[in-house]
Amino acid sequence: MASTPNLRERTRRAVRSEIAATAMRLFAEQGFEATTVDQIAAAAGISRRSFFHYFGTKEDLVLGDTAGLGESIRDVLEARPAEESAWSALRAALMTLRSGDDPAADLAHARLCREAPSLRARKLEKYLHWQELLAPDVQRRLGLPATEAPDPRARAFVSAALSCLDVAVEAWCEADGEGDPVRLFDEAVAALRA
Amino acid sequence: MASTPNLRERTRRAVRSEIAATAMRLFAEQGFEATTVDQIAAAAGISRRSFFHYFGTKEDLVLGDTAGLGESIRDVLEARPAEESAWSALRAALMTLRSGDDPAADLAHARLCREAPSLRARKLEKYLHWQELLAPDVQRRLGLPATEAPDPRARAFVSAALSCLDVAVEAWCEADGEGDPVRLFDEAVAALRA
DNA sequence: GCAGAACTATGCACCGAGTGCAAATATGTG
DNA sequence: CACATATTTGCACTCGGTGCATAGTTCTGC
Repeated sequence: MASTPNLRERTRRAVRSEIAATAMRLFAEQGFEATTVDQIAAAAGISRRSFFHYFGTKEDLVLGDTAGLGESIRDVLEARPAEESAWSALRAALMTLRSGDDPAADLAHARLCREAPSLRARKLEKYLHWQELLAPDVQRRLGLPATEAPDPRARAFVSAALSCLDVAVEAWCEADGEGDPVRLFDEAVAALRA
Repeated sequence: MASTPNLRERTRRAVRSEIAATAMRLFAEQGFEATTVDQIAAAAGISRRSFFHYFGTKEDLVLGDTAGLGESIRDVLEARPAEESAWSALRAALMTLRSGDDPAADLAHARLCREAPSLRARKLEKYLHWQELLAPDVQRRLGLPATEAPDPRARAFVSAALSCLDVAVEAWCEADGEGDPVRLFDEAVAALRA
């Protein structure tokens, strides 16, 4: 009668997302740093130890599945037409990130990353990981020969694009969600290339 | 007989740099993460508590006076001719960072930042701080009107330049100090603007 | 030189994040 | 039902970092 192969996996995901929701509520109330893991665990009705079975770190509550997201961006990037320019293809791939379905949540998210240094740091590390994932395809599009380790120029290219993304999100966040983040991104890119 | 006004300050600086030297030795032997603050304090002949009077965090041992360095870069940037382009002026300002007097130490430094995630994170946060410091002048050079908070485009510009710097240093580090980091930086910038 | 202010060193107790281990419990499969 | 496999939980521990109080040292004005 198992509608999906894994019931275990389903409940696990459900619990995981409920913990995250509880945590986001607490973060909104008291801030990220002022909220302890013990509080979150208590509020979610699990033990402190179990919490760490669901999330490796407190930051993971906010920056969920970064690796998976990075890979899906990479997949979109690699699916773009081979002759498309690096900027254009990368721009299209990064649009994957626009969840769109809940801008209020996105804003809360961005605000958290701004206020808590440890979150900012983790986010930047996440970008670093994406950089490694996306660099090979960009390297090809830049007309650079394929190499074992990504060419520094490709890495710089991706890193700069992620900088533009980050700056756009931050400006959008400072403006309380007013304005178009995509336009901000494009303006930032244009400023670099002028 | 006080050759300089502050004997206190002098000894303080001496102790501070000796702690840092001791720590760098331990880091080289066992790695950053495997070395505890207690070990460093013991090796430096001070108490654990005193250590934290000299360095706020373990990472500060490696990433010394980031704020001061950022301000000196900003000063150089602002001293560049007003009509110089943003890229050129920023490039010149970032050359401040070439300590040059001890490339081996620089390499050890860069290696540490590569291996220890917490150090990488801190370094990126340092860049974030520099971004805020350098953005206003860049904003002017880009022909953008002055604003209260830095324009996102100026921030993206600085952030991209720092990305290039970082990528260049990393490539230089991966090549064991062979090659010219300045050339790598210029190539990275060229790749963005092509 | 001396008295008091200001700084420094240290110990101690504490917090919060994160981990390893082992026992108990729940859940899936034959 | 019985067995294997996850999951939950508690416990003890490490490590980075902070607040506080106390003892000692240096600097300053007289």
